Amino acid sequence: MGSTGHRGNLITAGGRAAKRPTMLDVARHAGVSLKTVSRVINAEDGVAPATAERVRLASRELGFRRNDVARDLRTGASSATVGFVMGDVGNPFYAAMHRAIEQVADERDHLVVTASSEEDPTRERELLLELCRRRVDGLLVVPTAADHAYLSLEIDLGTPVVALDRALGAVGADCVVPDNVNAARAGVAGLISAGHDRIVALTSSDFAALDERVEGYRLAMLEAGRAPVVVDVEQDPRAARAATMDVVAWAQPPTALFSVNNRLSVGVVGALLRTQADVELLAFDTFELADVLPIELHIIAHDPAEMGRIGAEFLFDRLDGFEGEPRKHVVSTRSWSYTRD
Amino acid sequence: MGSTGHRGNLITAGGRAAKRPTMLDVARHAGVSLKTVSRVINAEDGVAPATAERVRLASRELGFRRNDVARDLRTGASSATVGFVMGDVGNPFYAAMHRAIEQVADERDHLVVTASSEEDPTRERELLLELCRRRVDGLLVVPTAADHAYLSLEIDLGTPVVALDRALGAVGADCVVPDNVNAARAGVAGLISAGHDRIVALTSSDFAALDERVEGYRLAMLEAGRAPVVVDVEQDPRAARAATMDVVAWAQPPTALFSVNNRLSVGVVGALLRTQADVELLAFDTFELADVLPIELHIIAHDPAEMGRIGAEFLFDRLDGFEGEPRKHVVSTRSWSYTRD
DNA sequence: GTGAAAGCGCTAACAC
DNA sequence: GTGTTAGCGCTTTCAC
Repeated sequence: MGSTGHRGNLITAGGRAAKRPTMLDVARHAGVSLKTVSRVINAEDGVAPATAERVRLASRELGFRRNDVARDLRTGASSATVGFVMGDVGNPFYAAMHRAIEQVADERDHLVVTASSEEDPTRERELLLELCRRRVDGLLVVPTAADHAYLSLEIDLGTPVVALDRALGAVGADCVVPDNVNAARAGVAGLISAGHDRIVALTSSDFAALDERVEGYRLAMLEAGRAPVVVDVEQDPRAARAATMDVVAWAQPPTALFSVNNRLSVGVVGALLRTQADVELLAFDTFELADVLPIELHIIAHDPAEMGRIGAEFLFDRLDGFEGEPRKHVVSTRSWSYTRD
Repeated sequence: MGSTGHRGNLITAGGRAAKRPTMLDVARHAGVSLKTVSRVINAEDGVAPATAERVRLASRELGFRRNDVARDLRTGASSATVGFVMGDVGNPFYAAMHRAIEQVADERDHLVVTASSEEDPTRERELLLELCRRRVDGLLVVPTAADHAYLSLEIDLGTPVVALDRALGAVGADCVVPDNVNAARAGVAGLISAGHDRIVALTSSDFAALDERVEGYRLAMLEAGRAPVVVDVEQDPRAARAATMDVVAWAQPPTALFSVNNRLSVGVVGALLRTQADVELLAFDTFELADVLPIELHIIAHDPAEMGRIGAEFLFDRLDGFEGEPRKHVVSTRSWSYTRD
């Protein structure tokens, strides 16, 4: 034990570094005071060129890297990070959101630290609070929990919070949300006026956003004097696929399916392509390859990137000192169709 | 200006919080010393129950949240974060990797801070160095730059680095990479022995991983006495789609296409579905809906999640004190086919 | 030009 | 049981 570490690259030492050198180490190495090192590292002037050069050399020799954590503590500067908590980074929908957030954050020289809540309210809460203890400047969250009262405190304490994709109840947070009810309602109404008799909705209940979409479906059906039929499954492509297989095999199969989000849609598409069933699909959210599938496909989409971007902008407005009432932005949904050609 | 802020929830104040309270604030509020507060907050014992209760009350009233940044500085504890720099978080391939990293990090109570290099070596370097200044415990990177010599220093300074998807040149970093050359070679050889005459490769050159896959293609073709034909496009689905449109319209169109990654494959699929061309596709990497498309599809896949998981485990091994020579893990590739029915 | 001392918010090592 | 002092790595203030 001792010198078996990967070969050192430091000029000073042959072995591995015990700890990162501090300004004091550099100062001693250069034979100057701590403060002089600080001046050189931060490019302040008032240091003789020769001294500065000596310091730079020492810094390079020791491999000095300023500790920005300590710096921020002393200056009272922010950590220049924002937290982003959503359901699952692995989901392309959230990944797109993440990307947009990152772009806005990057313009303001902020890094983003992400965490997946796995749709678990307890976990969500812990993550959010941990991010506060780490003193992120602000929080972006795709809320899972029903009760976010604990966030009010953090907001009052100076950590702004922006909710994405869903609002945050009574908490005074900005939010950016799609108009789920109306978008779904209009989409379904469109199917009905195109002559569809039987339209079945596929959802995972207990997710507020999805419930709203189902509500839009219900409204459209009732307005047209039709009976809503809702199939409830796990929020998982495989479950959606199995359910779709079932549904298309009914004695009176639907003429169209309404799938409330992209995870479910992927499963539905799988089933439809396999069974060759003559069923059209109305899908909330897009997914890869939607444009090239050989099925009648109607899409209602709200852009996760747009939500991320606007949400991040809301957040930075607060960080810039904006103190108005909580704002709510409803992102536009677009809808379009792909026909079998 | 003044009291227009969102309604305060603090018991103490009516307006907005100027700054987050410190332990000293709590101490004064409770009429005890700083250290007593520290004991209570950290659940150390040796505090009279009554005193502890007073402190807890004061803490709650002021909305105290321990500043873990300051705490870590004092204790010398790590920041309990790891950095992850890849091409683009919005790309599902990286998102899957991110997810796996997050899971491993979470088991070790670490958060992950992500940043997209946008395949720009300069940006990549800046991000990596910034993460070091912020004192992340370790770095995971999908390398873009050719020269990462600067990372040797960080590694020697105690910040381990693990490269994902590509190795890191002369830098003494662990890495986990797919066996690009052999996997591609075997895939193409399979096509040849299945009777394919003309196989064209579609790639974006100058990405090392992709070049290796093309190299595998070349080898397989040459071994079979066939002339390699490589089409080089921007790494973008649209570009791939346009190129594919072109290729299938050749006087002697290929009988199969080899697409070297998922971004390109998505474009190729778009073109193939539209043109109804009778061309099989060999694709490196999977993509959503691959399993249900009505085309002859052969997949060579290395799992981004597996790479992320193993990479993160490598990283935590180092953080746990492992000091062996840099390790290289070659992830297995699997291959399978989907036929038209 | 340069440096000594104090302090950011917290904890470690002692005292009382 | 509780408080005091020092100090993590840095910047700020002010003296020389």
